[in-house]
Amino acid sequence: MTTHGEGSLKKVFRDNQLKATPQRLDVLKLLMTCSEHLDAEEIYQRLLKKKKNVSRATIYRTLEVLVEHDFVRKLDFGDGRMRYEQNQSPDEHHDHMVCQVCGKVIEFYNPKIEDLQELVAQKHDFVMLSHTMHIYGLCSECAEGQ
Amino acid sequence: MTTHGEGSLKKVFRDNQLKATPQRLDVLKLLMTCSEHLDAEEIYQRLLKKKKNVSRATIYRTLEVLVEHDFVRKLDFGDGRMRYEQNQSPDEHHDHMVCQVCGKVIEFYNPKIEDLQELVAQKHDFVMLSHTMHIYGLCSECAEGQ
DNA sequence: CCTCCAAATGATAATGCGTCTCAATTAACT
DNA sequence: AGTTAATTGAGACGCATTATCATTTGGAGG
Repeated sequence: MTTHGEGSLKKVFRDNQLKATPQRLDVLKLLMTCSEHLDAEEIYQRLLKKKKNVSRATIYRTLEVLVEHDFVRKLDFGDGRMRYEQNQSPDEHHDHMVCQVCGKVIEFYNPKIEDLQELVAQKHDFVMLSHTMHIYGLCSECAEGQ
Repeated sequence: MTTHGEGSLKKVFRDNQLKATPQRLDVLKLLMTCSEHLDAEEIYQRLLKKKKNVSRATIYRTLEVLVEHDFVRKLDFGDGRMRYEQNQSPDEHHDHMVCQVCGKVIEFYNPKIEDLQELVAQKHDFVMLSHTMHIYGLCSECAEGQ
């Protein structure tokens, strides 16, 4: 998933019995070449700018499909809309720190926390399928301005 | 906050320059005597059963006020509506495990995770104001049935 | 107790994200 | 190329939450 032309993007869909439509390719390509955490509306707007007219309904449907097949991760930062990021492989799982002033998102990875989460789940006989950790507060810049 | 009659509940509001209305007292009392994670509609329905007619709008407004003043914690389990629980003191902070089959919520507390979160924040010069950790998966009962 | 008024309430309209519907289109297999 | 089930677009719809605004009320000051 590090380097892909048009061909390998199509493969993503075809390997999952999904038609490789131009709309789906547009959404996937955008997410694959973007490090931000976009919401559906932002995806719609960015595609519009590139003269790629994909309806909002199709964007939502495509995102659903990509999330189902683990190409994309759906994130909820508690501000009333979902955000999406490309999904790394499981061993690259990371969590998020969200600045409540400027909205900046910092990604971090802490193996010890990951291990502890697994341990806690086991202790309760809980089968962990996914987990999220969000730290809310002020980023260094916004804290300084204060 | 362990033992309170009508009087001390009123104090909660008055200490914060808020009128101690019967509607607010009804909502607060319900949350204080409930260990579940209720959403706004459930709060509305439970009060109705007790012949306490509080409008949905007032419930939302009261919850907002209680969250602002740290009497109540607002939780987002990703199912499209917010849930509310009484807020313990910070040293009793706990996290949640949510069963995606039956919806059961298991609370847990892990001091090591708490410490690591604080460390991670410091490493990024981030001022942590709050944090949430959710583990999603199957509870022991639902995993067994599968 | 009585008056007063900012604060709070209730009813309902409005918002906003996301999903559903359905007729028209199209990817991709034969 | 022909066929067909999958996909799309446009807009209606659903649902949780917020906003509006006329009416009511808590509680401070007399």
